[in-house]
Parts: sequence; structure tokens; C-alpha cells
Amino acid sequence: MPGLCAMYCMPIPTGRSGVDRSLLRDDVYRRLRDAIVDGTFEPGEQLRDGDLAEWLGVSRTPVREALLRLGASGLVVAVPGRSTAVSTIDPRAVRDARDVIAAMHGLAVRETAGKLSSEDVGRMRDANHRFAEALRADDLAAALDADDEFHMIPVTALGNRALETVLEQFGPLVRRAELVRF
Amino acid sequence: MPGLCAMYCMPIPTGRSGVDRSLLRDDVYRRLRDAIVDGTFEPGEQLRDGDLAEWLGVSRTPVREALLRLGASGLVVAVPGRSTAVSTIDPRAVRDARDVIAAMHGLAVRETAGKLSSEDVGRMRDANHRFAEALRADDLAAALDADDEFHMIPVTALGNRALETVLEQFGPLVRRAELVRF
DNA sequence: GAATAATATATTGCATGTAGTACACACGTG
DNA sequence: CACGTGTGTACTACATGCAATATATTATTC
Repeated sequence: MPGLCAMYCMPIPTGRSGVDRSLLRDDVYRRLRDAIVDGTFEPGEQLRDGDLAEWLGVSRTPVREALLRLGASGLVVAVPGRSTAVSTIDPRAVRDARDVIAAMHGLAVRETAGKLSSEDVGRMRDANHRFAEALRADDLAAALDADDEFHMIPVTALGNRALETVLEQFGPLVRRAELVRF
Repeated sequence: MPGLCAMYCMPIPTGRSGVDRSLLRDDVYRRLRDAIVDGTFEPGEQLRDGDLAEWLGVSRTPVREALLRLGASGLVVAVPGRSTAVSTIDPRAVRDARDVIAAMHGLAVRETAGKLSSEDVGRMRDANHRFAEALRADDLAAALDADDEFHMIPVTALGNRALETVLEQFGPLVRRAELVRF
């Protein structure tokens, strides 16, 4: 598959102009991450970069780069010369990640305390209502979404990129663990 | 340079047996990280993967993987199709990273409060003394080292891998900024 | 038959080739 | 002279090839 440029080059004259250009490695990262979090790839399942590359219609390079990122998140465990697999759900690792995330949320709340716009406060109230309703309706996924939105408001207001990176890195590990107990 | 195996395969029959096998990408990561932190590569300086590969005597692949990690740390900034450069020292980014690190240290201290062994407490006292002495001697590097060691004792005792990952990721960015004002 | 050695296989890590894209600069045109 | 256009260049992103290694499997010896 030497060139799939025809697919991309045909309609628009010349891709996007540099900024926000979509990279295969990022797409692959998101697709693998989501597939692991939602259980499409089960804990312990072996991941062969060649297979994944073929499945996604790309080469091994972007797949390997995505797997490296997933390794840093703890969603994937790789034995150097040998194998790569979806991590098992280790309660200890999940608790550790949750503690780190809680500390980040705590930081965001402390730093933005009393500085949030009234719209932001309203959105938080709103998210909180939806959270309560989702719980009443026994809709775990919706509850988690509402909870996330609630916490993300101070985070977004603070605008600390390092903090956001940490959340993006370890959020999925926790999310997977919460989804697994339906 | 198709094979530099002679260098590695000669003395020991067959490398290490899987565990802790050293990977080029990790070596490259450490060398580039250190070179950026100690100022060998100045802020804003452009990094061409080909040049780095030649300089380090490896191929572009492990260099690219290391640069991706450094990008996640904020030590390098890459414009997708175009260029890769050492990040400039952005006070905002440094403060953000420092806040995150402080939150991690705070978490470690809270979680291990009253649970540290007497040896650990002794080591902390010791590190604190060396910190004070280094300050008296105007030895910034030694002071930073002592401070690091002080903070790392509760971190190590806690054994939270996610927390340690965050520190390893953002510590270098802060360290570089502190070294730059001699 | 058990234990060890030799071989095969599967899978990664690293090297290198290819191509596309953004910028720079020269050139033409109003 | 400003401005758009075309060409060249440099560098990355991705594809692919190759080599090394760890496990599995078979053969061999006691």
C-alpha cells in the first residue's frame, strides 16, 4: 500500500495548512485507546503491531508510536523483545491513577476557587444535576460523562497544559476500570 | 550502518535474558533530555532527527521515538510536517509543571504521613541538612539535588507508579528552568 | 521417559526508503 | 513597487525491510 494519497488529495487542493494537521499516529492512538477502554480489546489480550496495522490500514510505524503512548498510560504492557498486551485491570494501579487524578482536580479547584465565571458555575450545577439524574436512571456511562464534565470545568478554566496532559494520560485507565463493573 | 551487533554481541553470549534489556530509544531519550536540561541544546534550537541520529550513532527511528516523549514533557515543540525544536523557557509552562509536581509531592506526603520508617525520616533530615549547606555554599546544583532527594523519599515509599511517571515527565522541564538562573 | 540441546517460529526493535508538505525565494504581472 | 505565482529545498510522517531474541517445538542422549 505505497500510496493512499488519492483518497486524501482528491477533493481538497492541498490538505490543511499545517496547523491541526491530522496525524495517523494520533488517530491510531485514539482508536486503540477507545477500543481498550470500551472492552473491544480485553485485558490481557495480546496486541501484535502487524495485525493492528493491517486492521487499521496503516503501517506499523504509527501503530508502534501509539502503543508507546498507551504504554505510558498503563493501558498496554510491553515486554521489550517479545510481546505487547492490553494490561490487566490491576486494582492497585487503578487506585494510584485515581489518586493522581484526584490531586489534579483538587489543584484545579483550589487555583480557580472564587475565580470562575457565573456561566462556569452554572455549567457545573447543570452537570451535577445530570449526574444525579443519571444515577437515578442507573445509567453509568452517562453518570461518568456528567462527572467528567463537572470536573473539567475548573480544569479548562485554569488552562494548565501539564495538568491536562496528566488527566488525558491516566483518565482512560480509570475510566476502563469503572466501566468494567457495569 | 546495517549492523553494530559486533559491539554488543561479542562479550556476553546472548545479551540479557529479556528483562531490563536496554533499548536504544530509552538511551537516546535520556541523552537528549539531559542535553536539553543542562543547556547543551539551547532553548529554541532546531533539532533535526537525521542530525541527532548521526550524532548518536543510531538510526532516525529511536530518535523520533525519544523526541515524541520529549514533546509530551514539553521540552521540545514539534510542528507536524515541518520542524522540531527545543522549547523556549515559557514561565507559564514552568509554573504549570511546578504546580503539578507540587501537587504530586503533596499527595505523597499526605499518603505516607506517619507511615515512614525511621530510616526514611532520618534520610529526609539528612537531605534537608545538605540542602541548607548547599545553599550556604551557593551551590545551586547540589541544592536542587538535595531537595529532590528530600521529596523523593515519601514518593518512593508510596510506590505510586503513576505519580512517579508524572514526576519523571515534568521534572526535567522545571529543573532546566531552575538551572538557567544560575 | 526425562532432561538437554538444536531448531523453528513469532514478534518485536532498529534501519532505511519514499513521499508529501510547508516554507523560502525567485520570477512574472498588475 | 506590491502582490500573486511557480519552483526549489528541507524536513518530517509514514512505509517497509532486516536483524535479533525469546519462546515453542522437535530431536537426541542418557
